[in-house]
Amino acid sequence: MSPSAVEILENCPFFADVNETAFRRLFAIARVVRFRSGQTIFVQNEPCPGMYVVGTGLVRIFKRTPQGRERVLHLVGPGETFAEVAAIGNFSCPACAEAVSPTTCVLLPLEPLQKLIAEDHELCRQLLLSLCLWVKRLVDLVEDLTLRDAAGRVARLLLEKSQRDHRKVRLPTLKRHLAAQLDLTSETFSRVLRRLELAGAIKHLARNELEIINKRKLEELARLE
Amino acid sequence: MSPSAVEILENCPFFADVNETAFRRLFAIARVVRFRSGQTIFVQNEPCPGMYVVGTGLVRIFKRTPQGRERVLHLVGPGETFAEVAAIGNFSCPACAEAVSPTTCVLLPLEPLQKLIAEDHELCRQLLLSLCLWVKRLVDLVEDLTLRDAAGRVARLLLEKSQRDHRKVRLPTLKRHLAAQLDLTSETFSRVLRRLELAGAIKHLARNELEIINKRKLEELARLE
DNA sequence: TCGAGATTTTGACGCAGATCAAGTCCGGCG
DNA sequence: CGCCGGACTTGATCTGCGTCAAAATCTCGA
Repeated sequence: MSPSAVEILENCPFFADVNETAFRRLFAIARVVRFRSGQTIFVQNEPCPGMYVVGTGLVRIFKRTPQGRERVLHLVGPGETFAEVAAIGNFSCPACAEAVSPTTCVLLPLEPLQKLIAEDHELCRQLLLSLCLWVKRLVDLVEDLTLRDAAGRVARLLLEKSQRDHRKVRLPTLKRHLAAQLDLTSETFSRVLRRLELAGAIKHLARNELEIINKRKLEELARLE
Repeated sequence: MSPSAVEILENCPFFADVNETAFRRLFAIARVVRFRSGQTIFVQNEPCPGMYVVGTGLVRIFKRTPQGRERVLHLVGPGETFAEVAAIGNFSCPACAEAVSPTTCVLLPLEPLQKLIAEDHELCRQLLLSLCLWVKRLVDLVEDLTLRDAAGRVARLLLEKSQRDHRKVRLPTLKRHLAAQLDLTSETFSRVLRRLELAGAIKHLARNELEIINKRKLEELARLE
């Protein structure tokens, strides 16, 4: 049973603080859209249909080269948003989006959304704040990609994914895609995990699940050399 | 003779569209600050003093590791801004800033700026739009760093810097810093330039000036492999 | 104009991680 | 239940770029 537009919007921290009126107006323009696992949501350079809010499932945002190499910029889960930048700035999709699992989103179409932003100061402020977070995240990504080595990047990923429950980590998607997010090949990703296991830092539990044995050691590796 | 606060703010495309009142209020909180060549403006992790608008000169925004490696995120010239993200999002400086040449800026201090944003819808929208550009630029940077090789990155830099006048390119700062921006060492940067020259794509004119002979070839190299 | 210090260039060499090539594991479907 | 195809692992080899070292060149102040 997939959630309604209201539920999705309410679950988005991003709109948590907008006032009643603004929320109703948002709701009025919202459309629920669904995607099968693996389905393409949009591809880079095509006009952006609007801003998406994820209700359930997982979406992968990535760049693709003519030759087929891919770089994952972001994995977007429930309560998070994507394509805000293109929607607000009114440029075409800078990247591709694809559902990693069966996914339900709210789509806030371009024109009415821009109109809303032009009219509602509160909404505008919210968006401004969350864009700041986006920028911060991207700066961290650049830092990660250029200042850390492979082991450091993997360690950082594991620590980030484990923040919820203490020790167990569920890898949310294919290792191949996680590797692409870290600018690694899946071979290297695999080898690094193996090394971490031999070093006693982690332990494989199941297919996409592992346990952090020695958090200290991971933090050491992630500590910018 | 360095420019006044009004001149600096007027020259910033970013505030070009804000209305008279908002502009006056901005001006009211603006402080002119000056930096010597090489002077540190702020360092990462310290509280952010506010948002800066460059009037004259050039500022280098970069991350530094404990071990002293540096990654240049951005070079900020006249009419451009920096630290907007930290100022608006109210977090500490995510990176270091340093004047590359003698520089005059306007500083819009944190609290009054935030107050202004909370009160002025138009200003808020402007900031939102320019943050979108920031995000776009960062996404391009990530793409550049991970999808292109050294020659491709250098080619892209040259093409970008040459957009004004057709063929001649002036390198705005030390090659060392440009190299750091591309995640290269200065040695590699130098070698790539040499190769491009041997291949007849460019020609050295003077210290920090070169000419693009074969634009086609550069575009080929930058064409994402 | 000269000279010290910084920047850049050039060369030799090493290594992290990519690429290529077999496997191995697993999940789904006939 | 057994087969098939995609995901993952593992090993061998290759290579782009970093590191170290030294020479060449520039800049700027005395």
